[in-house]
Amino acid sequence: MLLVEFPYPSGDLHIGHWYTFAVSDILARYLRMKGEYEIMYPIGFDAFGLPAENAAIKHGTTPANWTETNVERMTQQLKNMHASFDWDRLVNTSHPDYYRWTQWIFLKLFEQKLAYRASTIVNWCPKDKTVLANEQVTDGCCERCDSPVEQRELEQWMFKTTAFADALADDLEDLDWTETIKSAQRNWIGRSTGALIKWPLRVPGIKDEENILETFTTRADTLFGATFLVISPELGKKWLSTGWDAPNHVRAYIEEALGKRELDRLEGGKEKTGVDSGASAVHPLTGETVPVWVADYVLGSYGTGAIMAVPAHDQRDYEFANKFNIPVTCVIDPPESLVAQLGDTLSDAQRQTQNQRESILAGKAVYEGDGNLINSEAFNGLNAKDAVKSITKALKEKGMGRSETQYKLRDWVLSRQRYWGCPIPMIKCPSCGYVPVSKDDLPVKLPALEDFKPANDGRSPLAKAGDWLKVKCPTCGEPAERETDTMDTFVDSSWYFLRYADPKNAKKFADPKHLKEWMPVPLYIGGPEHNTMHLLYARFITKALHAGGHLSFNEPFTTRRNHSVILGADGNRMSKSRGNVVDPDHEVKTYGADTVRMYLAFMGPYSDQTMPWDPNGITGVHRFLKRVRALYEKEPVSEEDPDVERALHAATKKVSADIPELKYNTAISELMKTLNLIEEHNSGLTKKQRGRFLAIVAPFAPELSEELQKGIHDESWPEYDENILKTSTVEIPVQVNGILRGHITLAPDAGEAEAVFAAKQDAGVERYLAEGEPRKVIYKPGKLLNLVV
RNA sequence: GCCCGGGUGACGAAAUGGCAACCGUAGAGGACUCAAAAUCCUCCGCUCGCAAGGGCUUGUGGGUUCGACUCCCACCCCGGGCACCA
Repeated sequence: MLLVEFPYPSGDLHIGHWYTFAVSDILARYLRMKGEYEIMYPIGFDAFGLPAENAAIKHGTTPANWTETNVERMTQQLKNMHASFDWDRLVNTSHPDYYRWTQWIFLKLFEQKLAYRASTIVNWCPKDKTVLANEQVTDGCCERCDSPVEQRELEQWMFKTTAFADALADDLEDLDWTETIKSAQRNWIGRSTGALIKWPLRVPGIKDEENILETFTTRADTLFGATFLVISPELGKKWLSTGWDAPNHVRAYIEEALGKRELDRLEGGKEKTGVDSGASAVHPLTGETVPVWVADYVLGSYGTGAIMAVPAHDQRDYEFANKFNIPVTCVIDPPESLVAQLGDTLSDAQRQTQNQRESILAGKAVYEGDGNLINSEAFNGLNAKDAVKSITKALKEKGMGRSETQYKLRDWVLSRQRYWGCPIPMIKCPSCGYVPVSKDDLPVKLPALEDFKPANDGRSPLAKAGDWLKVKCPTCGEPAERETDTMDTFVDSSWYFLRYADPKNAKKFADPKHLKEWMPVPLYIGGPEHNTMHLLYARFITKALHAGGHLSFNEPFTTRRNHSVILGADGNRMSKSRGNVVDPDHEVKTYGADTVRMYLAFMGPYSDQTMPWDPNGITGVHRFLKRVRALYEKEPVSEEDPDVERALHAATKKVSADIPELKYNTAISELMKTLNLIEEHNSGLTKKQRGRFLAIVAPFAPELSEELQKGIHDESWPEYDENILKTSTVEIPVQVNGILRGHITLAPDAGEAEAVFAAKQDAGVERYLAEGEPRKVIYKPGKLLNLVV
């Protein structure tokens, strides 16, 4: 199976669609001609989603109509680009046949306690009037509309992605994905190992007994340098709700900090703010009293929402301590390598290093590196790495701490307060709470609505669907209401590839027999924008279904390649506002579909690049295809030219090797080189040679090749013969001391003596050998000769 | 700040330890044409030279090697991801 990311039916194909679908079609056609195994090249539409609603409002139609029209239009466009998709496997996420299984998966995850409802602080987009997942927020703004998001405390449906945090990180190891994607996912999961440390608290208004504050740290070795603690405003609010009698200015600070949007909190960035809370804590090992501060540089959503601050060994704590005159205690002695080792011959740089070390020891500079412990009682002299273990162990023995792992990954908030999505199959009963819809009652169909606009009250438009809304509770039979939120469209797209294996099955999302046949996906091609969204979600859903016993594999995509990104001619990302968008229809009208596809493939490597569109460059490919036609229209000859024959075998070999590696650019270069050679020889091609040449051109230019030779795509891929590639003599470079001085021509398997003799005959080389015999001879038969004198 | 990727002609690029710049674009000159387009031929990394030929060149500096765009170390720059994540 060759999988490419299915499109959102936005209406028009842009050049990016061409790049994804037409260029990967080269591989599909090659594999089919090769015929080693059956190949599936499926397509579908990611047809639910918010843009359809906005467009429908604008065009005075319904999201369903708008989407269906676009699906038809895009289907025609995809067919026009000669992409050889398996249309009978077409999948559309907005069809009930499909989304009943999206709902079924939701219910399975609910059974597994991987789908749950909870109240948390979520991202709210004020423009789109819906919550967003963490992955859909970039730099504090909505991924889709770029409005700054707000933080709201709301009850939402969530998927427990964190249940697989370790698996999602660890299983990356065995995947054939590029390092860029793996690294992006690792960063996103953000696993760090450290220690949880307990601090007995004294908080005015709250009883001391059992009042313990926990902090997470990766630097337990610096525990003796913890001169204060900091809690997040979020934790401060929680304390207030449990009776903390805090001074008014502290309450005010907490209020203000919590009122800020994430974006503004980030902008405040550099300059630290905070207040002394008036509370204090007891150091778990020294028994000393340390003050507790409240500051918004500590996040409520990570770790325990509180930290131990070690200003001597953490930049942020140092800035804070410096601003508020909190003592700084150095507990890591910077190692000797930081200090001059030459005694009285100190250079300026070394003197500076010496001073730097003195500053660190005096608590006048931050040092985040390695070293041995000082000012740490029994742990003095230990190396920092060992001290992490020793101190964690000591804490554990005292019952004051333990090892702990933390993640940046948050659970996936999947409910959306929008209309055009898959309904969440749950029922809210006043007495039974949330009850799942029976699987026999799936699908819960999305009702047609007159007014599907998002509401301002944070409720989904489905709350207005009167009859649809009212149901009986499946448990007690009393009147109840359906869940009115719909699912994030990323839920729809996180399992669509499974459906391709068995797209029409009405009894299962896919039969295990077919899943076994096609899954996991051996090659998945798509865009880099999905590194931490779709790819992470699809992995989660696969792992969840695997854990539930519904799949035999736990990773969906064995190999993943991100296709390159085509930039506008000005080198910027294409956008309507920049006016640098390339219109594929216009290019097709001028040059034809084959030229557009082949030029895209020729521009550069297919993976992990950004390349500007060169409006002139396309003529090169256009000329090539015209010459192919001219060649084919010439009368075939009866006699094979041996040089041409060799070139055809060489090209077949090169193209066969390059296509599976997605190196279309070098494959096309080889085809051009071959045609140049054929024309130079002017000896013509035999009928058979012509067919073989056209066959290796066919995946790149399906329209032309079919026109020149009907049924060419059903032909089998030409073989090549290594024996024909061999030549009786080769020209190899001769180097003297590694510098190119001439060339010699000899048999590919000629011996060293013969090669040296030939080199001496060559006048260009001879004069460098005036001194006599070379001191050393490096000879790689058929490759090069290097004489060292 | 941390992590990942990258830096080669005017441009897209090729070469992953063995002739740097294949293939294509742009450019220059020429043929055909009343002219343009299309097509064809020649030149085309920089530099010295009439030429033969020489010198230099893969971000910078060092190293390993007979030989480095390719491997190692340090630094600079560009793109991307994460980001007061403790």
